[in-house]
Amino acid sequence: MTQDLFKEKWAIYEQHISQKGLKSTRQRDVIVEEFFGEHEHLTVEELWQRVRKIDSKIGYATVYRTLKLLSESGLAHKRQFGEAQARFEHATDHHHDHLICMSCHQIIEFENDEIETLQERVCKKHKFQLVHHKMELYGYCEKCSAKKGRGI
Amino acid sequence: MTQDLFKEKWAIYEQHISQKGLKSTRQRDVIVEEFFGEHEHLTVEELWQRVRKIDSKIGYATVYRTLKLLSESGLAHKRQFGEAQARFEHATDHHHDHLICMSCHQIIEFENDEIETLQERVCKKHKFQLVHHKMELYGYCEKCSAKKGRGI
DNA sequence: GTTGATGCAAAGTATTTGCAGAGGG
DNA sequence: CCCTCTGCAAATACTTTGCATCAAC
Repeated sequence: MTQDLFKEKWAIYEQHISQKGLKSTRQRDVIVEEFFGEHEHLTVEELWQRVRKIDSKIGYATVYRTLKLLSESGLAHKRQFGEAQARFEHATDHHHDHLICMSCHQIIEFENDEIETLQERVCKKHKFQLVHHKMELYGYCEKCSAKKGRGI
Repeated sequence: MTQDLFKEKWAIYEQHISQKGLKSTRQRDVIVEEFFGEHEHLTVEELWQRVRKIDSKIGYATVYRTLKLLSESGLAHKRQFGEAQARFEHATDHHHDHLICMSCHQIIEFENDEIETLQERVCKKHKFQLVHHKMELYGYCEKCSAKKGRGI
């Protein structure tokens, strides 16, 4: 993520904090910075492992609470990709869907307007009022396909 | 479901049972019959409530174990529709996706080949080997839309 | 100094499992 | 009879919450 985008997100986060009369704390700053700094889809566990390296005293519950806060301020989205644990992704201004590698758990984001149009058509046909949707394609990414092909 | 389809599914279930050297029991028969008999997407809790009315001694764990059995024999599919509890649907010979009413939890199944084709194209573009996918459209069904419109 | 935040441990959910006794084949 | 199944309760996995203490503002 660019420095500008980082600052913009940080500003939204601080605005949300002050708007709600909440406090900025050392722990929150570490967690939010680490979350923004990575362009990945982290689980709570993974994020906790990372922040612990910066401040080993940060508790599991604080990571949960901070991610909830980020979700509420619209900066993070909770996702369930068929695993037991939820993953959190950075909010983006554009809607996107996901390719999920069943081997290395890499997540690739993609957009496809044609599919979106067809989805709307399906809803119309069923007189269904669409609010949001979820499309997840599960399989093997290029790297993992190759590994499997070589019998690894 | 038609009587023929019911018998066909029952036959697959019995075949799976005997193939694996498993036993047919009173409890399993009640659970499987109740599951096949409803064309819904039930949670374990909901199915348990139904079978309890037939045999109040049937335990929660047995329902879980029987649904696992049905999943293994390919007669049921476990689904997570954004709720905490999983729902189980009848296996069908055709792939389909879902419209999920956020108000009444009704689930409408639909098929759309055009979308499937586009999905494959997305995967090709990312050199991704597709295994399966999940597309869920969340919103309000015709009935619930109308209710909301009238302010109910 | 208030009031919200933290860390811990305990509680909460959904699901799975160990085990002793029951019951199919 | 043997071996699987059942019901119960305990265990598990992830997440949330209560509470005493701590730290922002």
